[in-house]
Amino acid sequence: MEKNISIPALRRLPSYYNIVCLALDAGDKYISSATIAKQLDIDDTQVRKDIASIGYVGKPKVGFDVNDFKNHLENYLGFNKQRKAVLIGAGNLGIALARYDGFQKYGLNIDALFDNDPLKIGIKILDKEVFSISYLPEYLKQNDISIAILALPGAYAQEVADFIIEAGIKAIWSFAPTSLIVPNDVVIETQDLAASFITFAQLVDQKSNKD
Amino acid sequence: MEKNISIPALRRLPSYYNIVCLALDAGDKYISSATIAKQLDIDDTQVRKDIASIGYVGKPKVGFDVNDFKNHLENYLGFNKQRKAVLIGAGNLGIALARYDGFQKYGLNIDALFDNDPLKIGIKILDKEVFSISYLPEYLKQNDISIAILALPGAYAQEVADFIIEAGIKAIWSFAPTSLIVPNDVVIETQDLAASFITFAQLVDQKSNKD
DNA sequence: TAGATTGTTAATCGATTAACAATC
DNA sequence: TAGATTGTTAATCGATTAACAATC
Repeated sequence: MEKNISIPALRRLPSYYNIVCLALDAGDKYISSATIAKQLDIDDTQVRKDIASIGYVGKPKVGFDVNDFKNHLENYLGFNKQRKAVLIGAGNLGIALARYDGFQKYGLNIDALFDNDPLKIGIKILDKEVFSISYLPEYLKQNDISIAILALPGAYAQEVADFIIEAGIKAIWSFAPTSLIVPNDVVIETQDLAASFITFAQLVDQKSNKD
Repeated sequence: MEKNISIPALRRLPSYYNIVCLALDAGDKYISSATIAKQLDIDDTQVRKDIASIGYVGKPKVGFDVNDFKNHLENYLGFNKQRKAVLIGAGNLGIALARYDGFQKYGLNIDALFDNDPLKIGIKILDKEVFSISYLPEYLKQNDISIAILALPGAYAQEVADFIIEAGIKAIWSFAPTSLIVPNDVVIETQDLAASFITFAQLVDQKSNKD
């Protein structure tokens, strides 16, 4: 078992990937750690350490081979690994996520939506049908789903999380504006847009206080 | 000038707020640092330190006064401070964000949308009109807008960011899946959903490798 | 070759956690 | 009062940054 990369380093990898894709489009053959670091306003040593930590090596004097490094990142981050997901909550945000085609290239496939609003059950978002939440356990048994995406009001989120974990879900990507409590063997990543805004607003205020 | 709270601590404050709101709804009068820490799976010393860093004090033996602490957080985080914003990009995500009513209680008001698609210009999302991007500089002159929200494809994001900064915007909350380069006096917070998914997927894989 | 850039060890920095006295 | 919880100092831990030898 290889040792895991640190969380802060892992969160930087997608940025490296974005930059490397742009460099490739621009026709660059090599890119240096200093170039990457400058774009992200971080230290170049950190970039080299992160790259080393995922087992990629560059060429002294030249830099990192753009095409090679891009492939290495894709492989390390598992973009070719297909992951099936269900999306729970067919509200504004849920529908926007279901329609967004930018996730597919990272291996995420949203197969179906679930909601408890009778008006929504049966409609289709692109080619994805909206089912009743009560059908979810059955659906999970018949399909090889590894991820549940939660796009629900905070008030229902914990209840629904408990329900889908009971049904066998081990990975939850939650957009509900609340902290969820889950068993130890369930991975949860919370993407709380309201919390993100609050932090952002605070950074804005701090900045203007400094002047 | 008071010293700024650390970024990690600041990012935890919204979670504290969520928990305190739930405690208030549940009718609790006091809440201990240990109770908060347990829900977030963090250390209780850290909770006390964070609370101390925003200048709130509890009562030894009892804990933190739920109602008081909630008010203190609201005040510290500036929820009563109204912030006007424009949203650029009236695609799926942009429209979902414009329709979402959960931001208002934190002081965020999205006043108008901007897009360059002639088919979208003129339509209304709730009561918010979609204008042409070319009208943005004029609009900013006539309205007291402090924030721009970017919900655009990565390919246009830098170009649009440059344009709105030129027009006077000093704070950008970006949902574009790319790292943007901005001048030092502009605050930018990137909410890259694709990057978030990549990180999440990686955490899922690490977990399953550990078993 | 000389110079630029990587790879890596050591030093620093800051956040987290442990310990414990103060307090109601 | 005794016990529980805060507030705070000290210790630990891990991430970031500095320094520099190795390399093409």
